[in-house]
Amino acid sequence: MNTPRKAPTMADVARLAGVSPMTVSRAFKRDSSVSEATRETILKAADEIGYVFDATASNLRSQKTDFVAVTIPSINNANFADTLRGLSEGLKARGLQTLLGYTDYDIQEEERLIEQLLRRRPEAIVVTGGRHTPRARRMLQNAGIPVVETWDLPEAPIGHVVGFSNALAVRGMVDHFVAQGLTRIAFIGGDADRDTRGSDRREGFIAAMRAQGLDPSRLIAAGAPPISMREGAAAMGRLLDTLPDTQAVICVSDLSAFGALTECQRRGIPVPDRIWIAGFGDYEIAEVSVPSLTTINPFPREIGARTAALLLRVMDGQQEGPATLAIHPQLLIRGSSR
Amino acid sequence: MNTPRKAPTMADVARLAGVSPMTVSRAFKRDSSVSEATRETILKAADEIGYVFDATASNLRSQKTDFVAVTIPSINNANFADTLRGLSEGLKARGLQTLLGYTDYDIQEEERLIEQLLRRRPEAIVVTGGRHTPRARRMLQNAGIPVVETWDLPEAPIGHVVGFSNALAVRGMVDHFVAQGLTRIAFIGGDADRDTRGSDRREGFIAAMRAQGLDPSRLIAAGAPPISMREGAAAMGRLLDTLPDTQAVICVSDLSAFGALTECQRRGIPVPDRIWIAGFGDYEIAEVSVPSLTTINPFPREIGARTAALLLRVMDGQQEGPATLAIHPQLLIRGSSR
DNA sequence: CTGAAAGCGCTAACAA
DNA sequence: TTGTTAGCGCTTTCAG
Repeated sequence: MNTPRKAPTMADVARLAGVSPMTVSRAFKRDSSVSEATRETILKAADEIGYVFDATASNLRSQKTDFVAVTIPSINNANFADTLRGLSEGLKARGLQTLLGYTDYDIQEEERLIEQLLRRRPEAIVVTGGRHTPRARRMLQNAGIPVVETWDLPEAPIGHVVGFSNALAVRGMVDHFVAQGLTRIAFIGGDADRDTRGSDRREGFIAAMRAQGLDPSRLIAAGAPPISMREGAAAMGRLLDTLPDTQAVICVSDLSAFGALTECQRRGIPVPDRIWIAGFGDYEIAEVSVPSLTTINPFPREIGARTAALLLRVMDGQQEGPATLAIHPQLLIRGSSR
Repeated sequence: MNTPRKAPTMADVARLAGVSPMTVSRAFKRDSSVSEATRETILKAADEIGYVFDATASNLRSQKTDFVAVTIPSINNANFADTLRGLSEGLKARGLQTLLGYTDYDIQEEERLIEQLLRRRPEAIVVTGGRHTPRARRMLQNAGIPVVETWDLPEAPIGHVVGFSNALAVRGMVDHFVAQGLTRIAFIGGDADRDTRGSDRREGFIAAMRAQGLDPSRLIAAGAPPISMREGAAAMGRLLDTLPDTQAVICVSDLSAFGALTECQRRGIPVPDRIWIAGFGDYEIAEVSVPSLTTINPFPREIGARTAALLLRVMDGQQEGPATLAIHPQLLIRGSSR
């Protein structure tokens, strides 16, 4: 398992192939001008001595790392995972590798992470959300590389933006429920300051209810993010105990919405006959559960894909100035609300 | 957003602080011997000119990257995400950063990925599963760094192992069902060659049924991995159509098991009264769903945590020779099977 | 505790 | 198409 002797370098390959190190270097690039015969000899020689290209040296000399740094709140979340897939898929086509870190929904942790990531000299950085510590903002601004904020529409963007308004998305759901004649609507989640997107969604709920002239005070805290199915169930229990006349509940995510649904099932409360439930995110479970869950699809995969495409344009110099790409979340009315 | 002038280097910091670059270098290490006063001056100077430590140069000169490469089949899977969390948490304590890649459950893609990752000169590599292409095996063997295979107990390990036998875990479930008096037991999933763990689980099912003298032919294909809830539901539909007298079904994962459960709910087939359902993985949904799902907990988080601990021992030279750490999956009997 | 010299392995820049 | 020279920004090594 361990190779005792030193790893071979390009110089070793060059010697064996009877060429200069520079030619070996060229042979390992895609588009370089090396004769097919020479390239083959070189690659065979490299294979023979078990040469592995050393990116650390290449990075330093060329001042290019082919890294794109990415911070997401959690790896264990299908929405962010989808964004990451869309992003890394799009970047892979250009030989760019995502350098991932997760913040645990904590902007202090995000600050530490950004500092660590920037040391690796990424060629761009993609962060989730539009709220950061002052020092994190400063580091991003001074990094000298493209910055993209996602999953939000910040008022004062640092650079590029690919996202949507969490508040407005929830307003769409409230307005739909009100149009259906409901008035006693509750919201589960988004109580913790840490949960920036969750808080935005709750604020959006409150603003929308106020705009409709309705009571926005049916708010159930569900703890710090990530809010689990279990916490959704517990929150639903509290809602049913304290405000039993509630007609509909909007949950901060599909996971908590599903938990809420199961709590109703355990208590024998029919959904949607007695109460409507809505989630957020269009996770797979929202489509599969019985009943299926009304939700909002923020197109996580597209956020990633469009971010990748934007970055490629920026790196090609085809993008003048900072771009803000607005994603339009889609309301999906399903079995849990009709 | 873009810094036009070149990024400052240690030399710039040194000049401003009135010391040599070497002293700046020492000031940026934790344990280095620099007087507190000097260190403070240096860090202030660095902050002033917006200096960011350049890991690419450090990596090359010191021949250390503080990277640990990790391959997982998919980021969008709670089990692997948990392993990754346990792993990266454990490594972070020592300043090691995980360099992540995902294989899409494809060992060809894994081969490409391993090659890319090794170019970054990680100090160890952790792969999921024990089946690899011959070239991937060779690259891992010759990499000269610790290698850990996880989520499996390979017959011929490359280096270290932290995992369990997928086949034996499923056998435990089969034996439990048989002990409860069931004989007509089916298996959903694991048909595609690509799905190494899924195939192992199916083979384990077949072997266990044979050992019990029972018919192991109730096998429902569910497509290539990852097998979704939707595919689990479709497979359950086929099972109910073709083998309606089946008494219990073991699914390759909790996600497909939940899909199967919903299909029963849509058809009005009571679970567990008419048919038992079991999954694999102890995902959150298995505990929350109604009824809750009988499953097997393979302790994904522990796999990651123990892998991290093992790697730290190896790097400290406290581990002689390759280790195999066996994880013992736990049978969880829940509402879907009683 | 601090500094000077050298070089990690590759590639930009220039030359042939 | 191929080669030569120099140097990316840090840290090892050795010296004080």
